[in-house]
Amino acid sequence: MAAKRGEARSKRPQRISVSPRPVQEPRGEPPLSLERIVATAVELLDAQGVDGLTMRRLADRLGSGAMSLYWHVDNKEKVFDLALDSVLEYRGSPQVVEPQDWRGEVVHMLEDWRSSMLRHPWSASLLSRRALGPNILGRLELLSKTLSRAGVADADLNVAIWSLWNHVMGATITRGNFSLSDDDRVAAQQRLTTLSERYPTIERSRLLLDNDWDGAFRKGLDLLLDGLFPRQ
Amino acid sequence: MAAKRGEARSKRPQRISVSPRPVQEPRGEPPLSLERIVATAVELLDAQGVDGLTMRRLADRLGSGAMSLYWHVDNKEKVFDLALDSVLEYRGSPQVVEPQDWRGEVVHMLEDWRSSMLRHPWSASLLSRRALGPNILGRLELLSKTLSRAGVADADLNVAIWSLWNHVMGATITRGNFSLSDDDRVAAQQRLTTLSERYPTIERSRLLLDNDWDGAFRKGLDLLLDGLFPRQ
DNA sequence: GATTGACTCGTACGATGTACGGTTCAATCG
DNA sequence: CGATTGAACCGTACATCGTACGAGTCAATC
Repeated sequence: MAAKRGEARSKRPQRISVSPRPVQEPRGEPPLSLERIVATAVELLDAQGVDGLTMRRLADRLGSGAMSLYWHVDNKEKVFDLALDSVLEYRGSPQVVEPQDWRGEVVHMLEDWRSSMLRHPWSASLLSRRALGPNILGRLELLSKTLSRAGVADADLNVAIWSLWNHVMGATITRGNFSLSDDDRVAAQQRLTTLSERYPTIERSRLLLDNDWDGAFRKGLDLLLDGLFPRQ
Repeated sequence: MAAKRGEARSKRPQRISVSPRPVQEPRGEPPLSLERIVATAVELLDAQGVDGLTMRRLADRLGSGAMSLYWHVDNKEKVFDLALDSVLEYRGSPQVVEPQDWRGEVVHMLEDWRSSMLRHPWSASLLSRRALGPNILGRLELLSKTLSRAGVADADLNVAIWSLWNHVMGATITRGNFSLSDDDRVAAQQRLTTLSERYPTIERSRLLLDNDWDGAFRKGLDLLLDGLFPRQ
């Protein structure tokens, strides 16, 4: 397991940026940079979704030619990786939390993780296909460390982490996948009534119409954490 | 929430298949049919992955022209939907299980679900992006019914189902995403050692190298089920 | 014999990722 | 100072993709 693909270095050596005068800019566009490319890619993904991100469109937004991007980035997949990881940065929990409150720390980080992904609906399904970037690894490291300090035995640590990971990923992917637009909502409604004879139980429980995603996430999370620490 | 996209009818009206003589076949290929198209799409996906499925390649394998597919199928997305759902069929648990063994039933279905997806590594990440087909809905219905009969209150039912769903989806996506080829494994190894200073805890627990996916899945599942039924 | 409709396919179009070979300009060096 | 270098950028070109369109081919029917 672990991340895919090697670490083929991009052609761009190091970001030095000493020259105050950019090379060429017909209208006051700032020069290209990895940071600008990634930030704009996130904008584009937010606006148009995964299929909406094309190298040409990205370049247009940046006021540059399509091929200029390839100076800064190896290929389109790298753009995805960078955009994804940039969205998953974690600044840590506020200092309000006491150092002993491991449970608050875990819950805070996981809910922040989830809400970060929900703010960028393309991110969850991307994360399931791409390599693990530094920010995700950082979150896993923090999670690991916190649980370990809280007393989870090393033998149980991986199971605990993966179960929590699964919960976050599954919940976010599902949530992001369903109920995107109002049109979908209408279509779902009439489709459900059409199928109500074939799936009576999930119709009755209104499984697909239940809107309390946040509550379900939190309850499931508590369920897992309770299971990890029977006495608390 | 619920499935996306309307139900635009394909041009093909009903499968009648009375003519014993096919229209045209230079070499003994059987005639096109939705079933053959879907089965071949699954083969192609298994062999080449999601990006490996193109309409032209699919047609080649079927010994037909690319555009002939569009008589049977609206567009490529439908091919994905059909291939995905065909892989998720559930024939039910063997009758060995006693009717009262709800827990065995649930575990059996979920493990079958997971192993079906692992047999077709493209399926998990696809399921997270596509609509819910009849076979997935059937599984959810079965799950819902079983849990309800086992005594889960209606108020807790959706949380229970989504938590189990998250577990299956998260675990399968993660598993399918990591450690695909031996090359990746090697790359992961050296990458991990490179990063061992930055992520000491997950390095120590060998989180990304732990290979006991089946055990982790089963343990996490037990954890959830125990949480659902404190006394058992 | 004419008509219909199920089914197939070749051609064509617009879009995509990106290889390749320029061009431009700032910094460096003789 | 002029020549050289290398970072940054971009236009063109190509292979490949999904699929619109219209024309073909048969079997069954009228």
